[in-house]
Amino acid sequence: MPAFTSPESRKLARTFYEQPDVVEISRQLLGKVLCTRIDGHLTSGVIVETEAYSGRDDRACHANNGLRTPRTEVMYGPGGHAYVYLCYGIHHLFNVVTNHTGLADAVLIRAIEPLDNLPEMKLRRGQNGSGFGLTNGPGKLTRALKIETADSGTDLTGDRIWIEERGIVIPGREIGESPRIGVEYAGEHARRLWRFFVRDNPWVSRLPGNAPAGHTQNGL
DNA sequence: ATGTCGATTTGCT
DNA sequence: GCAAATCGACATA
Repeated sequence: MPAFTSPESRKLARTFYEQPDVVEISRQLLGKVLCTRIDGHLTSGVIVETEAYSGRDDRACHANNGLRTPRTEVMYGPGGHAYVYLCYGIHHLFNVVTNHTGLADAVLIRAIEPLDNLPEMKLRRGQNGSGFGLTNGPGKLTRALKIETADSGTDLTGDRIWIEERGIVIPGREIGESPRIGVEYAGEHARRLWRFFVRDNPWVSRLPGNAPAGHTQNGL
């Protein structure tokens, strides 16, 4: 029987998310497909950029050293759930909760390459959603997929937000590493190479060298 | 109660 | 290149 024939068989299972090494999961998520079915629209994209955050010994993580708030509570639950939080009061950032209950790890999805239902994603992004700007950033992709803070806690083995294996393989040599973006306040922890991206993929949010993906990028 | 800051994006000078 | 937008969390009172 061929693999990946039905949506259910392609969907990542709880065991994937319960793996103990959040950095390794961040690498493995490259090439997987993030999907939502919201308001009757299926939209999706290939994950091309991720960042690892650990609840222990990581000052960049919202749940560092056991910090519990209403916002971070979901990270202490079982892996395979969404952690969505509001950044700068405006942007909804989507994370995948990993590890077992009590261990608050998460992977931030920073960029996707659009796959299913480009028209609907463009509609949701409006005038600013042209070219690679459609989904080349953590706040942009959530808007294209219509993921919001109200979705925090959503079970990723359900049928609203999930991640699929569609057989896309990213060879190790094509995976780039860098420090995480925008966490300079975390001191030495900010220097860890916990950001992973597909090399030479134009949908990645920032080019090597930390230059913001910008106005010169045209696509589609 | 008030002030500061952020895992960002957008628009304007 | 710079600043505004705007809310949750934290520090201070």
